[in-house]
Amino acid sequence: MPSSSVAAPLFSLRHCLESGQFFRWTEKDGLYTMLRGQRLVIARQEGDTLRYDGADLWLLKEFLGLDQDYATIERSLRRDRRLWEALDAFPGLRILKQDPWECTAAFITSIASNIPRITGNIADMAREYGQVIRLGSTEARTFPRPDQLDDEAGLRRLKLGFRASYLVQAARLSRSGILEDIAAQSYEDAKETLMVIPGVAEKVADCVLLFAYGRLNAFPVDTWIRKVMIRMFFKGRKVPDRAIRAFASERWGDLAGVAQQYLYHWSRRSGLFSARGAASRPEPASR
DNA sequence: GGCCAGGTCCAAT
DNA sequence: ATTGGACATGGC
Repeated sequence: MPSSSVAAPLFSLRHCLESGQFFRWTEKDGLYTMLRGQRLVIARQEGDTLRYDGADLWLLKEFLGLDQDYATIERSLRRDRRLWEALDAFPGLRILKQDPWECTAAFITSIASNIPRITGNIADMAREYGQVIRLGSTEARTFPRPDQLDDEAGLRRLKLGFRASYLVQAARLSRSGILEDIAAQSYEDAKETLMVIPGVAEKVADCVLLFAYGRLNAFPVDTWIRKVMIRMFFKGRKVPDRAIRAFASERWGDLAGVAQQYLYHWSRRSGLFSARGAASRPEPASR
């Protein structure tokens, strides 16, 4: 049982992890094991308190968004009635703050893929190139640092497909320091910087800015968000992604990315799209 | 078995 | 400035 604890009001570890923003976790009997950067963290949520081990309090709070004022954030989003259903479906959903390099690599890996496969691809890379890390009796491997991921042939053997060359080029640019400039840049400049990386265009850049750099205004438009936004706000008419981003920015401003995460998770879970949607199937027992 | 997946890139309009 | 196809692989 984890030994430290912290108050976590308006927070749901489960919703945060199940909403497809982070791929380095497992769950067993309510105990979550997470790999963030070079750290292995375990946690269990009991109501409004979180019991944890493997990180200091400051790091844990930053990682899980516990240092953000989500009471205010959610009150602000709640002014939009069109968001109520999604907001009510997943109370305590927050944006995590991931390691920038890992997050960049993860969302390059995510291109034209799906969450089970992405999770497996990343686990494979960690097993093949990462370092062993232990916490108590738990052992895992960290995600490879950029210098450990310079192996396109190896990545193709791990079935990363066309993403392999993107990953090695991203690793090279990361080693040259490209990710270190971003924190100090404006959203627009940061996005432009990220898009220098092959395999990083608008969508992946917005994911990295939202999930690693705390830019809560970033609004990644993937196939799910495209569908739900077109249905909810564009009368079902096809529109360019650019128009969707502009609409989101106009409507939700600095919190567009948080709205995005609710809509993403809700649209996938509600079974809004396709009879094969998640809601029409029994919930998987675990992952 | 075919369609689609948390897209991106490049070439041809 | 927009649009179509290629890219690897596998989940469903």
